[in-house]
This record gives sequence, structure tokens and C-alpha cells, in this order.
Amino acid sequence: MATLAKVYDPQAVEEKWYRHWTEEGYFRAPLPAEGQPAFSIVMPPPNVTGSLHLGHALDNTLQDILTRWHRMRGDATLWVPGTDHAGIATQARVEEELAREGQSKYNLGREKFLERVWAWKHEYGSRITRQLRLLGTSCDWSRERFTMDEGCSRAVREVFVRLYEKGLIYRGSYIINWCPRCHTTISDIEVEHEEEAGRLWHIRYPFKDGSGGIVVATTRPETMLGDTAVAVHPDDERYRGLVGQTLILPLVNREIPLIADAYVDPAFGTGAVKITPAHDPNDFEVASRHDLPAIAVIGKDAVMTAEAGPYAGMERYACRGQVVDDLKSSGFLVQEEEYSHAVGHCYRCGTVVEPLVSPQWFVRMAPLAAPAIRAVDEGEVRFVPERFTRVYLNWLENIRDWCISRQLWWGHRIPVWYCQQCGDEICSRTDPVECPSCGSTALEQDPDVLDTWFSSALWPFSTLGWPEATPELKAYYPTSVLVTGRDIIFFWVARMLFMGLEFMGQVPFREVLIHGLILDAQGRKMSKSLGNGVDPIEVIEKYGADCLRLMLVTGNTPGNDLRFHRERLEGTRNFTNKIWNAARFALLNLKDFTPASIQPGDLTLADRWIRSRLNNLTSAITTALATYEIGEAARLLYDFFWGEFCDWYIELLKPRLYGQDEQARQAAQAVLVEVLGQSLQLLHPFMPFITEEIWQHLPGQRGSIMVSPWPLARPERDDRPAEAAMELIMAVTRAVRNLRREMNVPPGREAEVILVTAAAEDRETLAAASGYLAVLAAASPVQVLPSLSRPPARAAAAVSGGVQILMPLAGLIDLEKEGARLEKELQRTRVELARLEQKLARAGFRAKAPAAIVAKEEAKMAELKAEGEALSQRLGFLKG
RNA sequence: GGGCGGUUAGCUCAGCGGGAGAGCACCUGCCUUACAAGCAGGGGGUCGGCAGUUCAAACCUGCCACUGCCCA
Repeated sequence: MATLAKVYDPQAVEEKWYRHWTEEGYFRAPLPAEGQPAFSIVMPPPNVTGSLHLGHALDNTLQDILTRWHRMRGDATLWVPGTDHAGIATQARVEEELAREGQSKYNLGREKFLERVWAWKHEYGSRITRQLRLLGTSCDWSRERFTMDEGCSRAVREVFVRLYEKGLIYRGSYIINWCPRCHTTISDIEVEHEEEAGRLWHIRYPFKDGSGGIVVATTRPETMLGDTAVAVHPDDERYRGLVGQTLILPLVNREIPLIADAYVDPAFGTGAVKITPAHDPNDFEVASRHDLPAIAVIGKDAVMTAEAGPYAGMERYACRGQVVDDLKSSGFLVQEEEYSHAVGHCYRCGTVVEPLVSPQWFVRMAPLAAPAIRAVDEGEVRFVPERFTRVYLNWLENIRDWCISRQLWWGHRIPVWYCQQCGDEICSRTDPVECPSCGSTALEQDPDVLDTWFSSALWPFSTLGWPEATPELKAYYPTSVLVTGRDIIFFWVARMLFMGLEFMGQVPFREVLIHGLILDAQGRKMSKSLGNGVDPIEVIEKYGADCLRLMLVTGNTPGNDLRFHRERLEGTRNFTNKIWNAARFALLNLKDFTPASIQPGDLTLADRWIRSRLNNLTSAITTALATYEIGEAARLLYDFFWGEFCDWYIELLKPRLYGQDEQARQAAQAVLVEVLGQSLQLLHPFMPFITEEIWQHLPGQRGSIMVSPWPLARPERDDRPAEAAMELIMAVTRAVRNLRREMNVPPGREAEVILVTAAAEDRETLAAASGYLAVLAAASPVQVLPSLSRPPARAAAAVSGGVQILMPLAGLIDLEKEGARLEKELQRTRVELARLEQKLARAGFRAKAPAAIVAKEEAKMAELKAEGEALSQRLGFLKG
């Protein structure tokens, strides 16, 4: 048995164990045996060419904790890893690279460009999965998937075709969000709205007959060039009788009608709004109701089109300035005011999105959303924390059709061909060679690709082999839990749900554990532009993966954001070191240990106590993990290991380990091995590396801790009497330590202690524990008495746990100071006593409070009374 | 405008009906043969405000304030 180094060095062990686990095949998921419970998770796939950030680290730590726990419990456990092709992001990076070479995707051509992206993917595609390994993730790498691999691509194709055949996918010209910089559509949820300071321009549109006119207000005057109507609310008295009249659009002199539509908010501005069907989603809908034409005046580069007449060729904002100037000079501008409004930006590049009408592919959402709503409503899927249920439902209840086509090259190409001969549209599982209608071979595939989230939505079943009916699919679908950030409930969670229900007939997961975002120390989101990101790999190199994992998980509650403070890493680093040193202590004292079963007769009070505490802990951790209270579980482990095992139990073990009594020594060793070993098992899901390293050094252990059976709480181990006795001993110990400190007794010097209590049982406990008090508080000799006929005058006194503690200190007592100190203590008990008396005297308390509570309060009061009496007695004695 | 969080010790956060907690920071004393990344002791809080429910409220309800996020 090797001696451990004084300070834990994660670098030295982490790689070794990860390799060992991999080589042994522990991560590999078996198919469940008959009657064996199955547990499965699919990893939210990170961007294949991205790198690990703290959000991934948190997400995967949580998944790993659950996975390792279930594996130890003996479940057939599958955690599927994988990556996402991340259409826009990846394509943009390759385009940037090309730009640096003075090239563009256009002069390369589609095929060559895709070769470049694949090359890029192969170069960077394994970086993030390497990084995940450094974190310790125990996923089944033999089943690693990629959203554009053969299987996933086949699933995408199958889903598209089936939805198409069902009429749930359609192509049509609708208003979509266009990013003029990325040159693609983006879906509604990919638009980020930001409140911005802008202006509101009030413009008068005169009636055709030259009389007066209607004043409309707009934040985008340049779009007026594409106006095809002005709308008012049908019930608006101000415009009664005017609806149906014709207006003249200033600057372009087009005749447009005044229409009535309930969409208009009569309270806003003048109650009249200009309608630009081609450049505003709401106007587009109004137009479709009223059969108005759409005139596109802004093009895909955000430059004015030929339809904009004299403004053609101007950039949209330049045009805005010109339009305003022209309106001003021609007298149509009525008013201009400062105005704050929400402006849509591309989630990826931040460019202001341009709503445009364009032919695109859509998924009809209503029929898909309904079952997804029902599944959650009926509890087939449970969100943790529960409040995210509403977020999910609200979104699906107001869902609009999903625009799935993207004007990109990197992604799953839309499996639709157009016959150049007869114009037929062919959607097919296999690439068609000729038109089924006219037989022509002049077929052209739709140039667009699918939204990346389309393939991600299939992830829970595409990764398990769908559309084949694989054994994996049968065994592991639905997955047990999905662990993800609250920022992608719409993007991903909801879409997996409706796709899972549509194609598998079952929800894709039973539970959804939502965690918050990792923020910087100031509470800001971490972002590239702010430069406030923290690289988890750097943290792992400096502190170790166990530290990072524990830090991310402690003091965090499901769904809440977490601020990243470097100092907190030091805290978990110190805990790691504490574990390490407790293990060192154990190993130094186990050199001659021969494993033997523990004989109940050899157990001391401390043994019974720590085993009882560990038993309680085991059940608490198991419950906490089952209810996803992972931060709470980590806290309990920390408190037990440091606050009970190290601070008290190990101290009490020392005399037995160092002593001459061989039998006592062997019993102590046996309990030490048992308690340390079981603690390590409970810690293992949280801190896999250090626990494995120590486990391997422990005597009598075989195999890896990660496949050791999860400890079970055993009712017969609960030992309330031992816990009560230890609580008394600890209270007295603390009181003695406090007296020593207050009296400036040097730490090394033994001090005589007299303990007085009328309770015979407590006297017995304390008398038997004199050895403990000597070890813990250098109290020696210790006398335990029922009462004191001749109290020593020169002594410091305290009362704790119903026990009066006297420490005779001949030369060290200043009677005056001691009197003042006791007076302060007495005052404290009086305040507390008064509070209790009031509570017990309160009308209804005895009648309505549970009996156990009443009894507890009464016991407390009795104890406080006794303490107060003892203190006043002591005070009286000092004075007298 | 609608919805959801947060507001607890100097800082970061747990707790969420019956004794206000942890880590860090701070003060004091200790290099006690597992650990100074440590040990022991200590100070510090009208649990955002107001009202209500209850025998009992940091915890439940309502309103308000500040703050963050999501949706429109």
C-alpha cells in the first residue's frame, strides 16, 4: 500500500482513471437483463466545432452524477453522447476562414464548400468531446452520434417525408425573418428582441380628393414605400364613415384604401396604422385578411429594391433618412418624437432582422403541438422545477408554424425535387432519378437545408437507431430524464416532445431537469463579446475536474442561475484536499489491517454514532438524488465528511489506533475502512476521480468504485441513543473549549473539569466519555457529579445541554470578569426563556399545535430554566 | 403590456410553516505526528416593505418597491 502525497494532485490521477474506465468498458451500456430497470439520458449535443464552456460543464456534470448514480444502483444505464452540426454557426466560421484566404463559398461552389466544412468538422470535431472526457463524463462513447451522420440523416429524411405526406410540411410564400448578414431565414425564436431608443414619425396620408387625410405613426418610415393600405379599428368613432375611402401614399403617389381591422389598437397614436404587408408580420396577416397586395421594397441585402422607385439601391437606413427629409420638405411629416421600441436582432450575429416575404418550408404546428401540450398537461412529462411547465405550455399554446428552411449549404438538404419539365414537386426517401408524373430526368433539388433544430428534435430516437426498430430503442426509449438549460426549452425540449410523440407515439423523456445559466461574478451572461467567459479546461488543469464539478453543483438549486466566483473553487479544492488527507490518515493507520467483520461488542459509542450518521446520510443522499436536489446532496456530503467524520470521528479514533489494545485497534480500523469506503461511494457520482484513486488504495476493495453497488440505508443502523449521547458529549466539549479559550488556557495544557447534572443517564454517558473529553478538549481529570456541595470558588463556569461545567483555574480567574461573563450568559438564557414562555402561554398553542411540538418546547423550557438556575446559583456563589 | 424568478450575515448563496444556516471575508489563539488548502474559539442578520391567513410566518396569500430573465 503506497503512502499518499501530502497534497492531492488531480493531474496525476484523472487521466489514468478515465483511461482505465474506458478500457474496462464501464461506460458501455448493456441491454437490460430481464427485470432490470433501465436508465437512459441523451446528451444535449454541443456544437461539433465548438469548445466546452461552463454551461456545458454544468449540464454534463449533472448528467454524469445521475448516470453514475444509476449505474451504481445496478440499473442498465445508457448515456448517449454526441454533437450537433450547428448549421449557421459552423458555416459562418468556415466562411470567415475562406474570407481570410480571399475566397468565398460562391467561387468555391456548393460541393467544394461542403468538403471544406467537413474538413473543418474533422479537424475540430473531436475537441469538445475530448474536453468532455476531461470532465469525467461517463457516457457511452461507443454510441457517439453526430446530427449529420448516416443514421441521423436517415431519420431526418424519414421524418421529413412522413410529415410531408401527412400534409404537415408545406411550402409557401409567407413573411419570415431574414438576416441580411447571414443571408438566411431564421425562425421566430431565433430573433432576439431588444428595447432600443428610436423615433416615432407621424405622417399624414391625404385623401384622394385632396381633403385632410389620416395621420399614421411609424418607427420605420422607409417601409411606407411598400404600404398598400391604412387600417383603423372597426369600432373607432373617429374614423366612422371614412373606412373605404382612398388615400394617396405620399412620395410615391400610390392610391391605397383605408380599411378596418380589429388588429389595430385604437389607443396607440392616432389609432391609424400604415400597412406594409411585405415588411411586417402583423401587416402581412392583415393584408391576407383583406386581400391586399404585398410590395417588397427592401431586398435581401437590406437595400431598397426597384419597387422603391427613386430610392432604389439605397441602404435601408440611408433610405429612412432620405424618406424623412422628403416627407419634411413636402409637408407630410406631422411630428417626430423620441420613442423606445423593441427591435429584432439575429441571435447569431446581432444584425437587425428584416421581415421579408419569401417562399419557404414550414411545419404545420397546430396538429403537432396539441399532443405535446396534452402530454405535459397530463403529467406524462414532468418539469423540474415545476414552474417551467407554464413556460413550455404558454409557448406551445401560442405556437406559429415553424419555418424550417435555411438558405445555407451546411445541413440536411431538403429532400424535395422540382421537375424542370412539368413543374412537379417530388418529396422522396431516396433521391429520385426521374419525374413520376412526366418521366423527365430534369430534376432539381431544393437548394435549401433544414433548420439545425429539426435534426436535434429527433435526437432521443434517431440516436437509438430509429427508424429501425432496434433493441436499444425498445430498451431505452423513452429516456429517463433530459437535463438542459432553461434557455432552450423552446428550441429543443418542446420540439423533441412533439416529434417524439408523432413518430414514437411516446414522450421522449419522462422528466426534464432544467438548470440555470452560469453568469460571471457580476451576474452578467458570459459572452465572447464581453470577454468574460471562463474556460473550464483551464479550471480543470488548475484545480481538477472534481473541484469544478463540485463547485458547479453546490449551492445551486434547479432552474436558478449561478454566478461564477473563483474563490468558490478554492473552497471545493480545500474539500478535495480534506478528503485526500482523511484518506492519508486512514491509510497510515491501516498498514497492518486485515479485513474482518465488525463485532457489535467491539463498537464504541463513537462507532455507533458515525455509523448511524452515515446511515442517515445514505438515505438522505439517495432521496435527494431521486428528487434532483443535487446541490442539497452535495451539501450534505460536505457537511458529513468534514463536519462529522473528520472533525469528530477521526479525532476520537486516534487513541484507539495509536493505543496498545489490539482488539480495539482492529475494530477501529474496520469501522474506519467501512465509513470511509461508504463515504467515497456516496461521493463518487460527484467527484469520480479522487474517490476512485482513494478507493483503489483501500484494503479489501476489489474493482472500480464506479461499478461498486450503491450503499443502501439500513434501518437497524439507526442508533438514536448513540446520536443523543454524542450530541451531549459534543455540546459539553464545545462548552469546555469555549471556557478554555475565554480563560486563555494554553491549548496544550490539560484542565480539570467538573460536570454536574441531575440526570443519571447523562452522568453515565459523560462518565463513560471522559476519554473523549480528554482527546477533544484536553479535559483531565473529569469528574461527573449529581450535585456539588462545595463548589470551587476559583473556577470558570458554563452550562450546556443541561450540564453545568466547572473548570477550576486557581490562578487564572478574575472574579469580576467571570461574574460579568456569567451575567451575560444568564441574560441570554433569560431572553430565550421569555420567548418560550410567551409561546407556551399563547392562547391556542397547547390546544392546536401538534403534541410533539408542545412537548419539545416544554423540554426546551425546562432545560433553559435549569441552565438559568445553575447560572444564577453560580453567580450568587461568586458574589457571596 | 403579459409571464416567471430574485431580494436572508460585508460577499456568494442554501433553507421555504414550529430553535436564523453554510462557504468566503473578518477578529483571537494554535505549525496538536491526516490536512496551515489546516485546527479551535468568536463577532456579525427588524430573512426588501406593508397588510392578511395561522396557536405559530424568512417560509403560505395579497399589494408595493427594487432587480433580473422570458414572451409580445
